[in-house]
Amino acid sequence: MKRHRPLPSPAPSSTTGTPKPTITHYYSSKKPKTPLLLLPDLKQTPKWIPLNLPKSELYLPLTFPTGQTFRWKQITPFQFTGVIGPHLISLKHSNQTHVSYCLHNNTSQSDARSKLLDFLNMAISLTDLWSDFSAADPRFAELAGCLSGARVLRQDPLECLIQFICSSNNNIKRITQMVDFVSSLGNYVGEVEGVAFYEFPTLERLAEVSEEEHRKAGFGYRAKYIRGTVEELQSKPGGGVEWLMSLRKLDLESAVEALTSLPGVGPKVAACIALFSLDQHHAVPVDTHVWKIATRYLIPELAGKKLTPKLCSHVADAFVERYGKYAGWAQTLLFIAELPSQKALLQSLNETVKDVKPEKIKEEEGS
DNA sequence: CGGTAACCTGGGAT
DNA sequence: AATCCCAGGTTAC
Repeated sequence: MKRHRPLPSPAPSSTTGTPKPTITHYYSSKKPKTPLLLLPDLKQTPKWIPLNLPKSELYLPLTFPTGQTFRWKQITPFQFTGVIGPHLISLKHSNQTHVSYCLHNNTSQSDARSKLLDFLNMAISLTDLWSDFSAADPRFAELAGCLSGARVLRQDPLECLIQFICSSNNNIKRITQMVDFVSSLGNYVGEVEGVAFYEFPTLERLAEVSEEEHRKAGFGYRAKYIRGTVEELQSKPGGGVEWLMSLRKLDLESAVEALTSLPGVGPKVAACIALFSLDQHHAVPVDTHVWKIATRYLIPELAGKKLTPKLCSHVADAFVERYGKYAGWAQTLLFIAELPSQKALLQSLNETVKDVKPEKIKEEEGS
């Protein structure tokens, strides 16, 4: 049996002060506490403002830590903090139900609120969508009952692009490190519970970072992708940011074609950017998880095959055929249900009900 | 055009 | 201990 995890004391970091341990899920209060006696009420007690949303419209733990963004930090199980434009914002569930937000820095309240609602894609009713998906697919209905409130965000295209270039053939932990590095190039906007937050850097700022610096920061071969993409964007006549934003007005195929012209952006990454930032609601990012889902339920005849770029579009088509023009939103839930963390939960939920109806459990044997 | 081998890096399995 | 394999893929032969 393996040795237990070392005690919570900091690892014997060798020489110079290595960066602090990688961020995991929670930021427990190991940080130097502010001296209690010295803080009167003057310290900004955050003002929580209700959003009046049921958790069926927005459930934070199924929206933020699920791979759409690596910029938001989980402060407690039910509070997430991140930056939208210049605004440092926290979101939390009170009573584990309704959602409230607070603004930590001294920016315009009204602008923060409107940008937040936009970021949360609140113009779209998740419950309406899911009722359609459930009608089209009883299996979706079953999952939806357990995992409600998994919403697709509407992120800034540049932020989204850079994040997903980092994500390719990579794991969550390192993606987060890399995104943290890029973020730290932007303007500092404040800290919450010991975690520093930054605006996302501008294209100009990104252009100041060499491939070599990114390599040293641990980007591996993605360093040249970042560099190349930033340069490519800067060469766009009307400006790179404007060019990216203009993709929101194109159809999905054209948007994907434009995106994949950038180095480090293939079909999967392009679909992520399209869905998570460009209003392409039927974009379906096909990765290994989605491939498994698809070959199990949607196109079983392809089970066992290896996932090739060609098959990616086939899978995406199958999703659209089944779920319609918001197929990307359906995919999001199905994807989340595949995550190990959620699977464990679903499993335990299932077992309490299992005894009642054995049904047929044969099907997959395989190999 | 479709199929394959490198590609940075770190952790876990063999 | 040395390798292999894999992780929300893309690129170049």
